[in-house]
Amino acid sequence: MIDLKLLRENPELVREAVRDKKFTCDLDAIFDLDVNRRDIFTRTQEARSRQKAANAEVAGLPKGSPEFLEKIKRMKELSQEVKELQKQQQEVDAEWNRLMLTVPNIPHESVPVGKDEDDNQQVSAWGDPQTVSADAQPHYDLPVFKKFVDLAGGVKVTGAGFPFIVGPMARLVRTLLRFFLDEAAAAGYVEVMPPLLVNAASATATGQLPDKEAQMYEVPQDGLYLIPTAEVPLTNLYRDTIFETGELPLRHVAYTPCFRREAGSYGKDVRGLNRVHQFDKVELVKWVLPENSFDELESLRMDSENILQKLNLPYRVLLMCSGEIGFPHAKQYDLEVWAGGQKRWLEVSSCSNFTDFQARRGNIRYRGQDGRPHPVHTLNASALAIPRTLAAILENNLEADGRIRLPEVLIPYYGEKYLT
RNA sequence: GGAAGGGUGGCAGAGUGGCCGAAUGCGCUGGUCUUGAAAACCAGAGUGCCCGAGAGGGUACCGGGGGUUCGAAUCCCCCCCCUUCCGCCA
Repeated sequence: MIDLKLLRENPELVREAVRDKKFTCDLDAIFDLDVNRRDIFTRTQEARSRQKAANAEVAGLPKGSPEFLEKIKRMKELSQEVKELQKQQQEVDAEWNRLMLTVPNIPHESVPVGKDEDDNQQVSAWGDPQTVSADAQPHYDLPVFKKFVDLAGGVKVTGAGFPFIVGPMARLVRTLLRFFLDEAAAAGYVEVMPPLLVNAASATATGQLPDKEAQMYEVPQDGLYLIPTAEVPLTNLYRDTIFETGELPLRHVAYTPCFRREAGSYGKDVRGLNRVHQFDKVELVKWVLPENSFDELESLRMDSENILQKLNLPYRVLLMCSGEIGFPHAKQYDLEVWAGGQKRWLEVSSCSNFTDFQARRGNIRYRGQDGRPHPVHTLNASALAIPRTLAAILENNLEADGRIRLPEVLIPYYGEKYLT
Protein backbone atom coordinates (compact mmCIF):
# COMPACT_ATOMS: atom_id res chain seq x y z
CA MET A 1 0.00 0.00 0.00
CA ILE A 2 1.25 3.38 -0.96
CA ASP A 3 1.65 6.01 1.76
CA LEU A 4 -1.51 8.11 1.69
CA LYS A 5 0.40 11.25 2.66
CA LEU A 6 2.79 10.78 -0.24
CA LEU A 7 -0.11 10.25 -2.58
CA ARG A 8 -1.84 13.44 -1.44
CA GLU A 9 1.24 15.63 -1.26
CA ASN A 10 3.12 14.37 -4.28
CA PRO A 11 0.64 12.92 -6.75
CA GLU A 12 2.91 13.57 -9.73
CA LEU A 13 5.68 11.43 -8.27
CA VAL A 14 3.24 8.56 -7.89
CA ARG A 15 1.78 9.09 -11.35
CA GLU A 16 5.27 8.99 -12.83
CA ALA A 17 6.16 5.87 -10.86
CA VAL A 18 3.10 4.03 -12.08
CA ARG A 19 3.98 4.96 -15.65
CA ASP A 20 7.65 3.99 -15.27
CA LYS A 21 6.62 0.66 -13.84
CA LYS A 22 4.20 0.07 -16.69
CA PHE A 23 1.24 -0.48 -14.40
CA THR A 24 -2.13 1.12 -14.73
CA CYS A 25 -4.34 2.38 -11.96
CA ASP A 26 -6.93 5.10 -11.67
CA LEU A 27 -5.23 7.74 -9.54
CA ASP A 28 -7.77 10.40 -10.44
CA ALA A 29 -10.56 8.23 -9.10
CA ILE A 30 -8.59 7.83 -5.89
CA PHE A 31 -8.08 11.58 -5.53
CA ASP A 32 -11.79 12.20 -6.09
CA LEU A 33 -12.76 9.51 -3.65
CA ASP A 34 -10.28 10.71 -1.06
CA VAL A 35 -12.00 14.08 -0.79
CA ASN A 36 -15.42 12.49 -0.77
CA ARG A 37 -14.37 9.89 1.75
CA ARG A 38 -13.02 12.38 4.23
CA ASP A 39 -16.14 14.49 3.94
CA ILE A 40 -18.41 11.52 4.63
CA PHE A 41 -16.22 10.32 7.46
CA THR A 42 -16.41 13.71 9.14
CA ARG A 43 -20.16 14.04 8.69
CA THR A 44 -20.78 10.53 9.95
CA GLN A 45 -18.64 11.19 12.95
CA GLU A 46 -20.49 14.39 13.79
CA ALA A 47 -23.91 12.79 13.45
CA ARG A 48 -22.77 9.91 15.58
CA SER A 49 -21.48 12.34 18.18
CA ARG A 50 -24.91 14.01 18.39
CA GLN A 51 -26.56 10.62 18.69
CA LYS A 52 -24.31 9.60 21.55
CA ALA A 53 -24.96 12.85 23.41
CA ALA A 54 -28.71 12.33 23.02
CA ASN A 55 -28.36 8.78 24.22
CA ALA A 56 -26.63 9.93 27.36
CA GLU A 57 -29.59 12.23 28.12
CA VAL A 58 -32.14 9.50 27.55
CA ALA A 59 -30.24 7.17 29.82
CA GLY A 60 -30.90 9.50 32.75
CA LEU A 61 -34.67 9.67 32.23
CA PRO A 62 -37.10 7.24 33.83
CA LYS A 63 -38.02 4.59 31.32
CA GLY A 64 -41.51 5.06 29.84
CA SER A 65 -41.92 8.59 31.21
CA PRO A 66 -43.46 11.19 28.85
CA GLU A 67 -40.13 12.99 28.50
CA PHE A 68 -38.44 9.71 27.74
CA LEU A 69 -40.93 8.81 25.03
CA GLU A 70 -40.79 12.28 23.52
CA LYS A 71 -37.01 12.15 23.35
CA ILE A 72 -36.95 8.70 21.81
CA LYS A 73 -39.38 9.85 19.15
CA ARG A 74 -36.99 12.60 18.05
CA MET A 75 -34.00 10.30 18.20
CA LYS A 76 -35.47 7.95 15.65
CA GLU A 77 -34.90 10.58 13.01
CA LEU A 78 -31.30 11.01 14.02
CA SER A 79 -30.85 7.26 13.96
CA GLN A 80 -31.97 7.18 10.33
CA GLU A 81 -29.51 9.89 9.43
CA VAL A 82 -26.63 8.06 11.09
CA LYS A 83 -27.52 4.81 9.36
CA GLU A 84 -27.64 6.46 5.96
CA LEU A 85 -24.26 8.13 6.46
CA GLN A 86 -22.67 4.95 7.74
CA LYS A 87 -23.90 3.09 4.68
CA GLN A 88 -22.36 5.72 2.41
CA GLN A 89 -19.15 5.62 4.39
CA GLN A 90 -18.88 1.87 3.99
CA GLU A 91 -19.43 2.02 0.27
CA VAL A 92 -16.92 4.79 -0.31
CA ASP A 93 -14.37 3.16 1.94
CA ALA A 94 -14.65 -0.22 0.20
CA GLU A 95 -14.16 1.34 -3.23
CA TRP A 96 -11.28 3.45 -1.97
CA ASN A 97 -9.57 0.38 -0.53
CA ARG A 98 -10.07 -1.56 -3.73
CA LEU A 99 -8.43 1.21 -5.73
CA MET A 100 -5.58 1.72 -3.27
CA LEU A 101 -4.64 -1.94 -3.60
CA THR A 102 -4.00 -1.42 -7.30
CA VAL A 103 -1.34 1.29 -6.82
CA PRO A 104 2.19 -0.16 -7.14
CA ASN A 105 5.15 0.76 -4.97
CA ILE A 106 7.37 3.68 -5.99
CA PRO A 107 10.77 2.73 -7.47
CA HIS A 108 13.76 3.98 -5.50
CA GLU A 109 15.68 6.89 -7.02
CA SER A 110 18.61 4.57 -7.79
CA VAL A 111 16.43 2.42 -10.05
CA PRO A 112 17.02 3.16 -13.75
CA VAL A 113 13.93 4.14 -15.68
CA GLY A 114 13.39 1.67 -18.50
CA LYS A 115 10.84 -0.43 -20.24
CA ASP A 116 12.25 -3.93 -20.69
CA GLU A 117 15.17 -6.24 -19.99
CA ASP A 118 17.47 -4.26 -22.29
CA ASP A 119 17.28 -1.40 -19.81
CA ASN A 120 18.46 -3.45 -16.85
CA GLN A 121 21.94 -2.50 -15.68
CA GLN A 122 24.65 -5.01 -15.00
CA VAL A 123 26.26 -3.82 -11.78
CA SER A 124 28.76 -6.60 -11.24
CA ALA A 125 29.87 -10.04 -12.34
CA TRP A 126 31.78 -12.87 -10.74
CA GLY A 127 33.64 -15.79 -12.32
CA ASP A 128 34.51 -16.29 -15.95
CA PRO A 129 32.02 -17.86 -18.35
CA GLN A 130 34.95 -18.55 -20.72
CA THR A 131 36.32 -21.18 -18.34
CA VAL A 132 33.37 -23.39 -19.14
CA SER A 133 34.23 -26.04 -21.72
CA ALA A 134 33.43 -24.97 -25.27
CA ASP A 135 31.58 -28.18 -26.01
CA ALA A 136 29.34 -28.00 -22.96
CA GLN A 137 25.81 -29.16 -23.63
CA PRO A 138 22.47 -27.77 -22.53
CA HIS A 139 21.51 -29.84 -19.49
CA TYR A 140 18.43 -31.22 -21.23
CA ASP A 141 20.61 -32.65 -24.02
CA LEU A 142 23.04 -34.45 -21.75
CA PRO A 143 22.87 -38.24 -21.92
CA VAL A 144 22.57 -38.42 -18.13
CA PHE A 145 19.66 -35.95 -18.01
CA LYS A 146 17.04 -38.59 -18.78
CA LYS A 147 18.41 -40.66 -15.92
CA PHE A 148 18.28 -37.73 -13.48
CA VAL A 149 15.07 -36.00 -14.48
CA ASP A 150 11.93 -37.81 -15.57
CA LEU A 151 9.89 -35.25 -17.46
CA ALA A 152 7.58 -37.83 -19.06
CA GLY A 153 6.76 -39.32 -15.68
CA GLY A 154 5.74 -35.89 -14.44
CA VAL A 155 3.55 -35.29 -17.47
CA LYS A 156 1.76 -38.61 -16.88
CA VAL A 157 1.22 -38.09 -13.18
CA THR A 158 0.49 -34.37 -13.16
CA GLY A 159 1.27 -32.41 -16.32
CA ALA A 160 4.08 -30.56 -18.03
CA GLY A 161 6.35 -28.68 -15.67
CA PHE A 162 6.14 -31.14 -12.78
CA PRO A 163 9.25 -33.29 -13.25
CA PHE A 164 10.30 -36.24 -11.15
CA ILE A 165 13.85 -35.74 -9.91
CA VAL A 166 15.54 -39.11 -9.68
CA GLY A 167 18.49 -40.85 -8.02
CA PRO A 168 21.74 -38.84 -7.76
CA MET A 169 19.89 -35.69 -8.79
CA ALA A 170 17.37 -36.05 -5.98
CA ARG A 171 20.27 -36.54 -3.63
CA LEU A 172 21.94 -33.42 -5.01
CA VAL A 173 18.77 -31.40 -4.38
CA ARG A 174 18.79 -32.58 -0.78
CA THR A 175 22.47 -31.67 -0.57
CA LEU A 176 21.95 -28.19 -1.96
CA LEU A 177 19.03 -27.47 0.36
CA ARG A 178 21.09 -28.45 3.36
CA PHE A 179 24.02 -26.37 2.16
CA PHE A 180 21.83 -23.31 1.50
CA LEU A 181 20.11 -23.56 4.87
CA ASP A 182 23.39 -24.02 6.73
CA GLU A 183 24.88 -20.98 4.99
CA ALA A 184 21.86 -18.87 5.91
CA ALA A 185 21.93 -20.03 9.53
CA ALA A 186 25.62 -19.08 9.70
CA ALA A 187 24.70 -15.63 8.38
CA GLY A 188 22.18 -15.17 11.20
CA TYR A 189 18.90 -16.23 9.65
CA VAL A 190 16.48 -18.24 11.79
CA GLU A 191 15.18 -21.27 9.95
CA VAL A 192 11.43 -21.80 9.75
CA MET A 193 9.12 -24.19 7.92
CA PRO A 194 6.02 -22.28 6.89
CA PRO A 195 2.66 -23.48 5.55
CA LEU A 196 2.60 -24.05 1.79
CA LEU A 197 -0.95 -22.75 1.44
CA VAL A 198 -1.97 -19.22 2.35
CA ASN A 199 -5.25 -17.33 2.63
CA ALA A 200 -6.30 -14.33 0.58
CA ALA A 201 -5.34 -11.81 3.26
CA SER A 202 -1.75 -13.07 3.19
CA ALA A 203 -1.53 -13.06 -0.58
CA THR A 204 -2.89 -9.50 -0.56
CA ALA A 205 -0.39 -8.21 1.99
CA THR A 206 2.67 -9.32 0.03
CA GLY A 207 1.15 -8.08 -3.22
CA GLN A 208 0.27 -11.28 -5.10
CA LEU A 209 -3.36 -10.23 -4.88
CA PRO A 210 -4.91 -8.60 -6.71
CA ASP A 211 -1.98 -8.03 -9.07
CA LYS A 212 -0.69 -11.54 -9.77
CA GLU A 213 -3.65 -13.75 -9.10
CA ALA A 214 -3.14 -15.67 -12.36
CA GLN A 215 0.33 -16.73 -11.21
CA MET A 216 -0.94 -18.73 -8.25
CA TYR A 217 -2.60 -22.13 -8.02
CA GLU A 218 -5.82 -21.81 -6.11
CA VAL A 219 -7.81 -24.10 -3.83
CA PRO A 220 -11.20 -22.41 -4.13
CA GLN A 221 -13.02 -24.83 -1.86
CA ASP A 222 -10.99 -23.53 1.07
CA GLY A 223 -10.18 -20.07 -0.20
CA LEU A 224 -6.46 -20.84 -0.21
CA TYR A 225 -3.54 -20.43 -2.59
CA LEU A 226 -0.42 -22.54 -3.08
CA ILE A 227 2.56 -20.35 -2.34
CA PRO A 228 4.53 -19.04 -5.34
CA THR A 229 7.42 -18.36 -2.94
CA ALA A 230 8.16 -18.70 0.78
CA GLU A 231 8.15 -14.90 0.89
CA VAL A 232 4.37 -14.99 1.23
CA PRO A 233 3.95 -17.10 4.39
CA LEU A 234 7.17 -15.78 5.92
CA THR A 235 6.36 -12.10 5.56
CA ASN A 236 2.81 -12.70 6.71
CA LEU A 237 3.92 -14.41 9.89
CA TYR A 238 4.31 -10.90 11.30
CA ARG A 239 1.15 -9.41 9.85
CA ASP A 240 -0.55 -7.15 12.47
CA THR A 241 2.58 -7.04 14.61
CA ILE A 242 4.35 -4.17 16.33
CA PHE A 243 8.06 -4.89 16.84
CA GLU A 244 10.09 -3.26 19.56
CA THR A 245 13.12 -1.61 17.97
CA GLY A 246 15.46 -4.08 19.66
CA GLU A 247 13.85 -6.93 17.73
CA LEU A 248 15.00 -5.54 14.38
CA PRO A 249 16.55 -6.45 12.07
CA LEU A 250 14.81 -9.82 12.10
CA ARG A 251 15.99 -12.48 9.65
CA HIS A 252 14.32 -15.70 8.61
CA VAL A 253 15.20 -18.40 6.13
CA ALA A 254 12.88 -21.06 4.79
CA TYR A 255 13.06 -23.92 2.38
CA THR A 256 9.78 -24.54 0.58
CA PRO A 257 8.50 -25.94 -2.66
CA CYS A 258 7.08 -23.13 -4.79
CA PHE A 259 4.14 -23.37 -7.17
CA ARG A 260 3.70 -21.14 -10.19
CA ARG A 261 1.28 -21.43 -13.04
CA GLU A 262 3.58 -19.58 -15.45
CA ALA A 263 0.74 -19.17 -17.92
CA GLY A 264 1.94 -18.07 -21.35
CA SER A 265 5.53 -19.29 -21.05
CA TYR A 266 6.89 -21.25 -23.99
CA GLY A 267 9.91 -22.24 -26.05
CA LYS A 268 13.48 -22.46 -24.77
CA ASP A 269 12.43 -20.79 -21.53
CA VAL A 270 10.56 -23.88 -20.41
CA ARG A 271 12.95 -26.58 -21.69
CA GLY A 272 14.39 -28.99 -19.16
CA LEU A 273 14.69 -27.36 -15.76
CA ASN A 274 14.64 -23.78 -17.00
CA ARG A 275 11.10 -23.10 -15.85
CA VAL A 276 8.84 -25.53 -14.04
CA HIS A 277 5.54 -25.22 -12.19
CA GLN A 278 6.82 -26.71 -8.96
CA PHE A 279 10.33 -26.13 -7.70
CA ASP A 280 12.32 -26.01 -4.50
CA LYS A 281 13.76 -22.77 -3.23
CA VAL A 282 15.47 -21.41 -0.14
CA GLU A 283 14.29 -17.90 0.66
CA LEU A 284 15.69 -15.20 2.93
CA VAL A 285 13.40 -12.58 4.44
CA LYS A 286 14.34 -9.56 6.54
CA TRP A 287 12.35 -7.04 8.57
CA VAL A 288 14.37 -3.87 9.12
CA LEU A 289 14.21 -0.24 10.20
CA PRO A 290 13.38 2.07 7.28
CA GLU A 291 16.61 4.05 7.55
CA ASN A 292 18.66 0.87 7.05
CA SER A 293 16.72 -0.86 4.35
CA PHE A 294 18.84 -0.01 1.32
CA ASP A 295 22.02 -1.00 3.14
CA GLU A 296 20.23 -4.15 4.22
CA LEU A 297 19.41 -4.84 0.58
CA GLU A 298 23.11 -4.79 -0.29
CA SER A 299 24.00 -7.16 2.53
CA LEU A 300 21.11 -9.40 1.61
CA ARG A 301 22.41 -9.52 -1.95
CA MET A 302 25.84 -10.46 -0.63
CA ASP A 303 24.32 -13.34 1.31
CA SER A 304 22.94 -14.71 -1.95
CA GLU A 305 26.09 -13.96 -3.92
CA ASN A 306 28.24 -15.76 -1.37
CA ILE A 307 26.45 -18.99 -2.07
CA LEU A 308 27.03 -18.72 -5.80
CA GLN A 309 30.68 -17.96 -5.18
CA LYS A 310 31.07 -20.95 -2.91
CA LEU A 311 29.48 -23.10 -5.60
CA ASN A 312 31.99 -21.58 -8.02
CA LEU A 313 29.28 -20.70 -10.53
CA PRO A 314 29.88 -17.63 -12.73
CA TYR A 315 27.10 -15.09 -12.35
CA ARG A 316 26.19 -11.51 -13.00
CA VAL A 317 24.15 -9.03 -11.00
CA LEU A 318 21.49 -6.96 -12.70
CA LEU A 319 19.86 -3.88 -11.30
CA MET A 320 16.36 -4.19 -12.66
CA CYS A 321 14.89 -1.18 -14.43
CA SER A 322 11.57 0.41 -13.48
CA GLY A 323 9.63 -1.48 -16.12
CA GLU A 324 10.97 -4.85 -14.96
CA ILE A 325 10.58 -4.67 -11.21
CA GLY A 326 7.45 -6.09 -9.70
CA PHE A 327 4.34 -4.41 -8.35
CA PRO A 328 5.39 -4.23 -4.68
CA HIS A 329 9.12 -3.65 -5.33
CA ALA A 330 11.06 -0.45 -4.70
CA LYS A 331 14.35 -1.90 -5.88
CA GLN A 332 15.37 -5.28 -7.18
CA TYR A 333 18.57 -7.07 -8.16
CA ASP A 334 18.52 -10.29 -10.12
CA LEU A 335 21.38 -12.75 -9.82
CA GLU A 336 21.82 -14.69 -13.03
CA VAL A 337 24.00 -17.76 -13.23
CA TRP A 338 25.88 -18.70 -16.38
CA ALA A 339 24.59 -21.87 -17.97
CA GLY A 340 27.53 -22.80 -20.21
CA GLY A 341 25.70 -25.37 -22.30
CA GLN A 342 22.82 -23.14 -23.25
CA LYS A 343 25.19 -20.21 -23.30
CA ARG A 344 22.70 -18.02 -21.51
CA TRP A 345 22.12 -16.47 -18.12
CA LEU A 346 19.51 -18.03 -15.84
CA GLU A 347 17.93 -16.11 -12.99
CA VAL A 348 18.53 -18.00 -9.75
CA SER A 349 17.86 -15.24 -7.27
CA SER A 350 15.92 -12.04 -6.97
CA CYS A 351 16.88 -9.68 -4.15
CA SER A 352 14.31 -7.05 -3.35
CA ASN A 353 13.47 -4.18 -1.09
CA PHE A 354 9.74 -3.60 -0.72
CA THR A 355 10.28 -0.62 1.59
CA ASP A 356 7.07 -0.03 3.56
CA PHE A 357 4.75 -1.29 0.83
CA GLN A 358 4.10 -4.79 2.13
CA ALA A 359 4.33 -3.56 5.71
CA ARG A 360 1.45 -1.14 5.13
CA ARG A 361 -0.68 -3.80 3.49
CA GLY A 362 0.13 -6.29 6.21
CA ASN A 363 0.20 -3.82 9.10
CA ILE A 364 3.75 -4.80 10.11
CA ARG A 365 5.19 -2.07 12.31
CA TYR A 366 7.85 -1.17 14.83
CA ARG A 367 7.75 1.27 17.73
CA GLY A 368 9.84 4.29 16.86
CA GLN A 369 11.79 6.72 19.02
CA ASP A 370 8.62 8.82 19.22
CA GLY A 371 6.82 5.90 20.86
CA ARG A 372 4.47 5.55 17.90
CA PRO A 373 4.17 2.61 15.53
CA HIS A 374 5.57 3.00 12.01
CA PRO A 375 5.70 0.55 9.09
CA VAL A 376 8.87 -1.57 8.92
CA HIS A 377 10.65 -2.27 5.66
CA THR A 378 10.59 -5.81 4.29
CA LEU A 379 13.15 -7.44 2.00
CA ASN A 380 13.72 -10.82 0.55
CA ALA A 381 16.08 -12.81 -1.64
CA SER A 382 16.31 -16.29 -3.04
CA ALA A 383 19.28 -18.26 -1.82
CA LEU A 384 18.75 -20.03 -4.15
CA ALA A 385 16.22 -21.53 -6.58
CA ILE A 386 17.11 -25.18 -7.08
CA PRO A 387 16.29 -26.19 -10.67
CA ARG A 388 18.36 -23.53 -12.41
CA THR A 389 21.21 -24.10 -9.99
CA LEU A 390 21.07 -27.76 -11.02
CA ALA A 391 21.05 -26.77 -14.68
CA ALA A 392 24.14 -24.61 -14.19
CA ILE A 393 26.02 -27.36 -12.34
CA LEU A 394 25.14 -29.91 -15.02
CA GLU A 395 26.21 -27.63 -17.83
CA ASN A 396 29.29 -26.02 -16.32
CA ASN A 397 30.79 -28.99 -14.52
CA LEU A 398 30.74 -31.59 -17.27
CA GLU A 399 34.00 -33.57 -17.47
CA ALA A 400 35.44 -35.00 -20.70
CA ASP A 401 34.38 -38.48 -19.62
CA GLY A 402 30.75 -37.40 -19.30
CA ARG A 403 30.67 -37.28 -15.53
CA ILE A 404 29.40 -34.25 -13.60
CA ARG A 405 31.91 -32.82 -11.14
CA LEU A 406 30.47 -31.47 -7.91
CA PRO A 407 31.44 -28.02 -6.64
CA GLU A 408 34.19 -28.43 -4.01
CA VAL A 409 32.04 -27.07 -1.22
CA LEU A 410 29.40 -29.74 -1.78
CA ILE A 411 31.74 -32.73 -1.72
CA PRO A 412 31.69 -33.16 2.07
CA TYR A 413 27.92 -32.74 2.02
CA TYR A 414 27.31 -35.12 -0.85
CA GLY A 415 30.03 -37.57 0.07
CA GLU A 416 31.42 -38.00 -3.44
CA LYS A 417 33.28 -35.93 -6.01
CA TYR A 418 31.00 -36.74 -8.90
CA LEU A 419 27.30 -36.88 -9.43
CA THR A 420 26.68 -40.60 -9.56
C1' G B 1 -17.05 -34.35 9.84
C1' G B 2 -20.53 -34.62 14.62
C1' A B 3 -21.48 -32.77 19.87
C1' A B 4 -20.60 -29.37 23.87
C1' G B 5 -18.20 -25.06 25.86
C1' G B 6 -15.59 -20.70 24.75
C1' G B 7 -13.21 -16.10 21.99
C1' U B 8 -13.19 -8.97 26.21
C1' G B 9 -7.07 -4.31 26.67
C1' G B 10 0.37 -7.26 27.36
C1' C B 11 -1.66 -11.48 30.49
C1' A B 12 -5.56 -13.21 33.78
C1' G B 13 -10.54 -12.00 34.30
C1' A B 14 -15.51 -9.23 35.47
C1' G B 15 -19.30 -7.28 32.68
C1' U B 16 -26.54 -10.05 29.65
C1' G B 17 -29.52 -3.62 26.64
C1' G B 18 -28.20 2.87 28.27
C1' C B 19 -23.50 7.09 32.23
C1' C B 20 -18.70 0.65 29.37
C1' G B 21 -13.03 2.02 25.82
C1' A B 22 -14.78 -1.25 29.37
C1' A B 23 -14.19 -3.19 36.87
C1' U B 24 -10.38 -5.79 39.39
C1' G B 25 -5.63 -8.32 39.77
C1' C B 26 -0.83 -9.14 37.64
C1' G B 27 2.71 -7.15 34.51
C1' C B 28 4.68 -2.42 32.34
C1' U B 29 6.24 3.11 32.62
C1' G B 30 7.09 7.58 35.59
C1' G B 31 7.13 9.68 40.52
C1' U B 32 7.24 9.83 46.18
C1' C B 33 9.82 7.42 50.10
C1' U B 34 15.04 4.91 50.71
C1' U B 35 22.30 5.30 51.12
C1' G B 36 20.61 1.76 47.16
C1' A B 37 17.01 -1.95 46.21
C1' A B 38 12.49 -4.22 47.71
C1' A B 39 7.84 -3.04 49.80
C1' A B 40 4.19 0.67 50.14
C1' C B 41 1.77 4.79 48.08
C1' C B 42 0.57 8.21 43.86
C1' A B 43 0.17 8.84 38.72
C1' G B 44 0.36 7.08 33.68
C1' A B 45 -0.19 3.70 29.89
C1' G B 46 -3.97 0.50 23.47
C1' U B 47 -4.65 0.96 17.91
C1' G B 48 -6.79 3.31 13.49
C1' C B 49 -9.19 7.47 11.41
C1' C B 50 -11.15 12.71 11.40
C1' C B 51 -10.79 18.04 13.00
C1' G B 52 -6.76 21.26 14.94
C1' A B 53 -0.44 25.10 14.10
C1' G B 54 -0.60 23.07 18.95
C1' A B 55 -2.83 22.10 23.42
C1' G B 56 -6.63 19.29 22.70
C1' G B 57 -11.31 17.45 20.88
C1' G B 58 -14.26 13.78 18.20
C1' U B 59 -15.09 8.88 16.37
C1' A B 60 -14.34 3.63 15.55
C1' C B 61 -12.50 -0.96 17.50
C1' C B 62 -14.75 -6.38 23.17
C1' G B 63 -12.73 -12.92 16.94
C1' G B 64 -14.96 -11.27 11.62
C1' G B 65 -19.44 -9.90 8.94
C1' G B 66 -24.70 -8.85 8.87
C1' G B 67 -29.30 -7.84 11.70
C1' U B 68 -32.80 -6.13 15.80
C1' U B 69 -33.12 -1.38 18.71
C1' C B 70 -33.80 5.49 19.91
C1' G B 71 -29.35 2.91 22.04
C1' A B 72 -25.41 -3.44 21.45
C1' A B 73 -19.29 -6.09 24.49
C1' U B 74 -24.35 -7.55 26.15
C1' C B 75 -30.06 -9.97 22.00
C1' C B 76 -30.55 -12.69 16.87
C1' C B 77 -28.21 -14.87 12.20
C1' C B 78 -23.84 -16.42 9.24
C1' C B 79 -18.59 -17.29 9.18
C1' C B 80 -13.65 -18.00 11.43
C1' C B 81 -10.74 -19.67 15.46
C1' C B 82 -9.66 -22.18 20.31
C1' U B 83 -10.69 -26.15 24.08
C1' U B 84 -12.85 -30.97 25.31
C1' C B 85 -15.31 -35.52 23.70
C1' C B 86 -16.57 -38.74 19.41
C1' G B 87 -15.37 -40.12 14.32
C1' C B 88 -11.50 -40.26 10.57
C1' C B 89 -6.34 -40.21 9.50
C1' A B 90 -0.14 -39.37 8.22
